[in-house]
Amino acid sequence: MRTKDEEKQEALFEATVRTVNKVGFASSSVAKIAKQAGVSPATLYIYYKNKEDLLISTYLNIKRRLSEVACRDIDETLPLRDNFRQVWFNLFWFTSRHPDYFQFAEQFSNSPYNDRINQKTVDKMFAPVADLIRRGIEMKVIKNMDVEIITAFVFYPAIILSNPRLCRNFDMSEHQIDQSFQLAWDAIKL
Amino acid sequence: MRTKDEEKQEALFEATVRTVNKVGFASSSVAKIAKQAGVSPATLYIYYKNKEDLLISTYLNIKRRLSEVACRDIDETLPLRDNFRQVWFNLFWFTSRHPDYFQFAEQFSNSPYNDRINQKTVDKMFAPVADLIRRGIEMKVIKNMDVEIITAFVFYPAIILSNPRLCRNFDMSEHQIDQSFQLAWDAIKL
Amino acid sequence: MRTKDEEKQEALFEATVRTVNKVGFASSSVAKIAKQAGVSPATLYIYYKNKEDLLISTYLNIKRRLSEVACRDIDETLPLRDNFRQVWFNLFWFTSRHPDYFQFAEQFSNSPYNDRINQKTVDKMFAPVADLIRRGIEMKVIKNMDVEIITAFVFYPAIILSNPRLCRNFDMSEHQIDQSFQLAWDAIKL
Amino acid sequence: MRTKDEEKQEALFEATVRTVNKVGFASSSVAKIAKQAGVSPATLYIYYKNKEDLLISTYLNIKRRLSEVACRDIDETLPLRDNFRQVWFNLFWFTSRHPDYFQFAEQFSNSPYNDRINQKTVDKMFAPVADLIRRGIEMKVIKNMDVEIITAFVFYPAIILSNPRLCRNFDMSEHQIDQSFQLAWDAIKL
DNA sequence: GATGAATGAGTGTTCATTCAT
DNA sequence: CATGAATGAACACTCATTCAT
Repeated sequence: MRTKDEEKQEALFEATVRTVNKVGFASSSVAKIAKQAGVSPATLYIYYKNKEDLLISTYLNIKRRLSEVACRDIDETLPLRDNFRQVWFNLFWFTSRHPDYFQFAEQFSNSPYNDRINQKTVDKMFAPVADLIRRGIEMKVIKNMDVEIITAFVFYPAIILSNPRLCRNFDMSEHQIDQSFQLAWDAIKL
Repeated sequence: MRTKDEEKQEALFEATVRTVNKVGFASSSVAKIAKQAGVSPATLYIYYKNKEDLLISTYLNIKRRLSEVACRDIDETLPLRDNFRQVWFNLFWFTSRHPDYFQFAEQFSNSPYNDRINQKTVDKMFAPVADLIRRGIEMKVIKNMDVEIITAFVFYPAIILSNPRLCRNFDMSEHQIDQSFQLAWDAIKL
Repeated sequence: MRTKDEEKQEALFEATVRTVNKVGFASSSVAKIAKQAGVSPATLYIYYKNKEDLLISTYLNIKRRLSEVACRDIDETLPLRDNFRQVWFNLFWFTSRHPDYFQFAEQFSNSPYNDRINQKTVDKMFAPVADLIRRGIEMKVIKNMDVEIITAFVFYPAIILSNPRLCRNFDMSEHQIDQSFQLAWDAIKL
Repeated sequence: MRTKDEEKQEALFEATVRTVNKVGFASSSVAKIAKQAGVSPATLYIYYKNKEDLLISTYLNIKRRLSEVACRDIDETLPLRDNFRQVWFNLFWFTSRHPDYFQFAEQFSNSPYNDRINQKTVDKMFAPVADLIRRGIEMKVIKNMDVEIITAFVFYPAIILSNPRLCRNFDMSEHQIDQSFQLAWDAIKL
């Protein structure tokens, strides 16, 4: 009954994200999540050690999906700017389409649960992006600054602009998105 | 009768921020906050209608303080870049010194409570900054883009860079901060 | 400042009855009653020792008013039946006009507070009615039964019929009321 | 999984009645009732949606038991008076033996919870008694008056006389009970 | 593997009462 | 005399988690 297992695991993942988005981190009880997933609260404890485990797993799962999408179609043979553009758009579209994922991650990373995360695990997921930045610096295409600073100016804005909670009543046109990337690039290019 | 204690109000404000930072938004109970403030939970209800009122008031209080600091020393007689620089540094230093304020605001704005605040009230606080941006666009000093986009590229990074939780193990030197503002400016300048 | 005192005392009496009727015995807090009376909770404790004292006093006050009305116009020179009729109508009209008083008394007398009442005090208030019954028995006009039994068959029904909560959707016409007294009289007359 | 315990449901019913009788409707907290039933307060919420549900269910349960006993041994082949006598004695004995049930019902029906019960449901329980009255009127054996009036003069006194709180220090002999029914019958008979 | 029953500890909130003014 | 501030205890209810089936 391997199939059933994975179905339930996925159902629990989706239920966790959905519940947190619906009622907030504070009001997301195990009972509500289990109900949303269509299983008993007791069943949840077969798949996860406890609530913390559930939340952390959900967070890492989202981060993994985000990183997979972000790094998609990086092509070292193309000009560096094109690669940055690719990652930037990947991020923008993913967070646009999954505001629930983003909102969950945001609530999680501003909670004390975040301290339980092995930061290196997350960093490894985004290694291709860090490599991209490092390469850009070496090739003197972008400014020589810390990876975290570059990230703050290039990729964070993409996430913020795609978050309807932070940028309400605000629907970006294709052209605006293009322009926005130009700002990001202007910030870091040499 | 005893008079309402200004000190207690302030103590409750500080206790709310501190508690949310210590145990997270989700685990911040009225009891914990009251204990942190050194008053009875019942006393809290003399100063605030309920928990929601406490959290919203605390959030708006932080936003107000942040906006007051941010807009400090804006001087229309100076070049526009200097004014941007001033605001940028104001924000950076304020969030550096009050990472707890920032973290509270971040958790709040990613919670469902955020839907209960009047966005216009907050926008009004930051009107001088919006004016600055509008003036820059009119004077063709910065790119003609939506205020929210400009903000995302200039001021959000300042906040992120000063947040030790997001940028851990990372202490910015004076020079790095200066350079960071340069990135912000490069992003938006024409 | 004697006038003010009595005004407040009366206000507290009315507020107690009104509050109990509005939100029920269980939810009638000192704070709500004080607010309804337009005074501070602390003020209430100047006039009454504590909540129990307030409730008991209110109950006895109602009973006193009820007994005063009930015994009004008893006239020993008239035939006994006329006197019974008088008392019966007095009760019916009083409880009709003050369903709030009745409901308060009913809630009170079915609560453990009732054990704190000195029954003799109440009995004394209704002594004229008891006398009436005793006289009727002596004169062999009504059946020779215990005062409490007579009361249960004559006066209790009057109270019940006038209680809109027990007899809902039920508005008695003058004629029905007259007929009802006839039933009461038929029950006890010899 | 464990199965829902019939015993616990009954224990909660009894505990509710007993607690209300001991400390009064107003002071009957969920915690006290649960303790009396020997379960955790949390367990109570498995069997009842909330406190209101518990109290309403308990009330309807009592009303159902009362109606079942009241209507026992009604026999249409017997003279009407015998049937009235049967119901009257049924009520008297039931409320004599279960003064706690009666007192609960009385407190409940004078509380705001009473507005939440469907009166028709209760009326249906006592339909046989209403039928009896209607038949008596048709057969011109008893006076032609509203069912509620008849009830007030016949059955309410039975309940009141059996209530030790209202008729204290008062133990009715068999003969007195018989006589009392005679009063009830005299009130309504043609 | 899967479940709903069960619970001690906790939730936000209100209580009756006292106290300083 | 009169008050609103202050509170420990209690309120109804939900929590994360375990257990028997």
